[in-house]
Amino acid sequence: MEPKRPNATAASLLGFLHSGAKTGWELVATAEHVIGDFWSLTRSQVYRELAAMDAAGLVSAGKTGPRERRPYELTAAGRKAFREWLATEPAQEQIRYPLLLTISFGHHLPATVLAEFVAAHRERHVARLEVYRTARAEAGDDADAYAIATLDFGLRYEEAVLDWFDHLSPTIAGETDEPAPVTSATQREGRPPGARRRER
Amino acid sequence: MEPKRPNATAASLLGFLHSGAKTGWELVATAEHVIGDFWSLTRSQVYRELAAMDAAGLVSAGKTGPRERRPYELTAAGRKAFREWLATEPAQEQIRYPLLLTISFGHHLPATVLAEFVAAHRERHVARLEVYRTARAEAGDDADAYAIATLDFGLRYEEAVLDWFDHLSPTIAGETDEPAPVTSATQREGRPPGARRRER
DNA sequence: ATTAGACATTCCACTGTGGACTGTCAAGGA
DNA sequence: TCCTTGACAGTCCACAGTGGAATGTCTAAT
Repeated sequence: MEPKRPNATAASLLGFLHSGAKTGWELVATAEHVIGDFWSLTRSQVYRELAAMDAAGLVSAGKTGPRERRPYELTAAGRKAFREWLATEPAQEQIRYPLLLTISFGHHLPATVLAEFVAAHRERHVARLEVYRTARAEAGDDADAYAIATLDFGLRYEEAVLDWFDHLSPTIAGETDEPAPVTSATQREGRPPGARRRER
Repeated sequence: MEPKRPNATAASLLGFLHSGAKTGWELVATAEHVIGDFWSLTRSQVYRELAAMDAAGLVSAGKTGPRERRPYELTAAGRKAFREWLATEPAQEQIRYPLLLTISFGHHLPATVLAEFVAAHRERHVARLEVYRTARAEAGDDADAYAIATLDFGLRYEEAVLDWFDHLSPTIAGETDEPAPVTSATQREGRPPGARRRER
């Protein structure tokens, strides 16, 4: 039961527990806020890892409070495991971009539909860039250098993506005269809408 | 057994099967080559999805040839399922970047170790950018607009990441006088770490 | 004839995702 | 006061994705 190195997600939880005991719920909130922009994790996962780390002695569960609330605190072994994980070479990043998949197969799709997808995604990136810009402005330059660095990554990424959108060929982005329909009528489930009868 | 919409990975396989029957092995190779830069998939997954789609009637397995080689071909139902999938709004992209996790917890780590990690990752991105640039140059402008678009995404992404690396605070990137402590395996490629001023 | 290496599939353990379900407590309105 | 709403808190499950081990086959070169 001793060894078993934590995975990156579990290790992050150990990291957050350095500032005191936390419940699974709190850890989810913290993680979403602090590393959520580049490291996704879910409730299910957090509770699963906490249970596993409890069994492995890396954390220890306190007694359950109101609403089944159960705080976990770091053990000495947990602290050690965290340091060891942190000192191992981080893996390559992973990107999975469904829109690029759709574009890849774009010749099977009516140009207008593809253009709508592209426009919708572009809008989301516009919004996200805005969020990053204000966050960055609020952070100033005197904030934690580590936090600034990760924020800057998000900023540059969104700028690059937006730049990419703005240089897409008209074949994909659609003809540029029209502002592109933002409220997309494209369904999410079921068959293509009967209304749209264009061929490619 | 009829419905069951394919997931994005399965649907991609259907997409590749439009150009004729292929084995799992060939599909892995094709996928890695064509969409591998923004959509990861593994052997295990491909064989699993093929078996499931065979059971669902979206593909049909041919007879096994030499070396257990088993080709699958698209059925009419598979072609239909592919079109339906393609016409659904693609989901948001997902990014998981372990290096940013390490940076987030950077205050728990000796600065020199962090700087090494950063330098190693930077080198990998330098190499990848180079790969994209030559691929892009070879593709020219007369190639398939859809392929160009996905390639351009990779290109802009790598440029942005590299730019980010080159603007990291010295707290994280290490002191810049010395070309950064490169631990073996990180050299190769056009510019050795000494040339890190501004360029590009 | 042997062997190295590419080809080809299967199986497994673990990790990650997202939704459904259950229940608890606090605050505000009827 | 009671009742509803919504935030809080955790469990469970099916499916998707990752990576490695194991197994075997065929070709080409020694």
